[in-house]
Amino acid sequence: MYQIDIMSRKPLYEQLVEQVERFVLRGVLAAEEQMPSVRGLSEELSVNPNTVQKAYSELDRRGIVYSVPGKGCFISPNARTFIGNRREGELSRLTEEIYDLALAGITRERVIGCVDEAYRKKGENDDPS
Amino acid sequence: MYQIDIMSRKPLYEQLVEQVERFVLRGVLAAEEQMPSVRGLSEELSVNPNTVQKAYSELDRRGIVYSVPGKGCFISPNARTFIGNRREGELSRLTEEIYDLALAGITRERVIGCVDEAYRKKGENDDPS
Amino acid sequence: MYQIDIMSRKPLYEQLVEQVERFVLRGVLAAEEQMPSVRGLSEELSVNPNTVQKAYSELDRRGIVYSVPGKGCFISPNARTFIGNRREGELSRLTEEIYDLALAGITRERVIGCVDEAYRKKGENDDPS
Amino acid sequence: MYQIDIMSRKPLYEQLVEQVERFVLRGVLAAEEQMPSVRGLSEELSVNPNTVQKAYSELDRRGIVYSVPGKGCFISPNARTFIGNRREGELSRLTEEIYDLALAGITRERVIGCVDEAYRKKGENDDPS
DNA sequence: GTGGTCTAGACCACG
DNA sequence: GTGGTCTAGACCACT
Repeated sequence: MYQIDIMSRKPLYEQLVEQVERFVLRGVLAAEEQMPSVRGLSEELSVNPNTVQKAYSELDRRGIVYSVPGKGCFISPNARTFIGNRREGELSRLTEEIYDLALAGITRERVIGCVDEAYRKKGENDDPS
Repeated sequence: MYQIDIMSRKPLYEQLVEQVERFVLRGVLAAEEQMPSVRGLSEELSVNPNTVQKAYSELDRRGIVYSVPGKGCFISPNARTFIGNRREGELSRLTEEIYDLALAGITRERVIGCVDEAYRKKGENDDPS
Repeated sequence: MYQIDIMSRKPLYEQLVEQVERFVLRGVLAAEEQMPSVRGLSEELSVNPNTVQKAYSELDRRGIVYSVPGKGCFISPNARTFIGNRREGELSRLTEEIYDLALAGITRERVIGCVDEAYRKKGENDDPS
Repeated sequence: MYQIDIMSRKPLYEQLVEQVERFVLRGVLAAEEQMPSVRGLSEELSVNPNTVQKAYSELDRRGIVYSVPGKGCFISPNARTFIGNRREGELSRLTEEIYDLALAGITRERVIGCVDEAYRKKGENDDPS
């Protein structure tokens, strides 16, 4: 289920964090669901257990999961909310990015095309939650 | 004119590269214009000459500037083209980003708002080139 | 195994890059094989770590190796392909070079001799890959 | 007649030297012919007079031209011979280059194709000398 | 331990 | 004066 790309420049633990966030947003991971164990996931991904641990710690810090010592790591009930808030703050960054594309000669129509494609894709996978 | 943020996680030389690309796109830097010297810019920014050098090398590699040893570093005639091509490839990445925002509950209207703001900003600074 | 000539006009890091490319072509370095560490190789060659780093960066840029921060530097699965493509583009340069030799009075037979010697040498080291 | 490429990595004076050698080989420059003055050529090429001077010095060192103080710079009677000798020594380097191409998967046929093209081009421009 | 970045300062060839 | 390379040694994030 989880997968990482060791060729990527992005840190492995960061890839894992983003992947978990996506799974939550897409409903693959539900509230209170138990995450795989650090050891188990580290073997599945062939990465160092420390790397998985670091990802879980970061997710904990963001309020997306909570760890119960001796029991495991679980998706927080407010996970979606926290991810949403975090994304909110990225809108200004998005504006800057699009501004750059505009200056590079990319037409407004093409950017809108990207927006439509993204929301179309979302519409397909939509389910009541 | 140039400025960098030493607190940023982003490498200094990378910040410089992006800044030059922006200046070219915005028409601040014209084709064949001479860039500041490696040593000069390094003093202006209070960074090591090697850092500026690294940025210039990368810009050279991307075809945005050309360096003439003993003379200086100049904006390439095709600079805008190369930056444009590079940006083209980023559209699919943009789609993915917007998809994430969509999943995070950001409405299509708000994203379109970002697009409009970006192109409005571009419209203001527009000049025939 | 690796060796460089500090007296050569050619930059040290460039010598290293070419040497690695040769080793890949000759099958000395296989896909997914781990390269020596930056520090290790710098000691072996008695050069500065930065110099080795620069060579590895260039090889990474060319797609011949991929660097995983914290793990090491590995030969890319497509290394041979990338080197091949790069070499393809050099055929026109080769023609110009031979043209010069022709004008300098070198007979066609002697040039063909070089070609034969090169392919003979290759035939000796040939192994299925 | 002369022209240089400031975008090239190759030093300007070296480009000039090679160009003169080629002109001699191709019969454009004949023995005892007078070369353009340093000042004149430097203006024609929009380069520093020092650069032209350096090229002439190198050509002198190689025995391809000889300078007569107060009169000018002339093509040496043995120019072709000296260039030829110099080219002789490059055959082993050529072999190595072709060996690399062979390892990169370039077929012998394609290399021979380059050789044929070079000698065909020479045949066209051939004149008794 | 790894790769990546940065500083400080040197030397070289070129113009 | 310029860009390009190199050394010496430091710090960081990641595994």
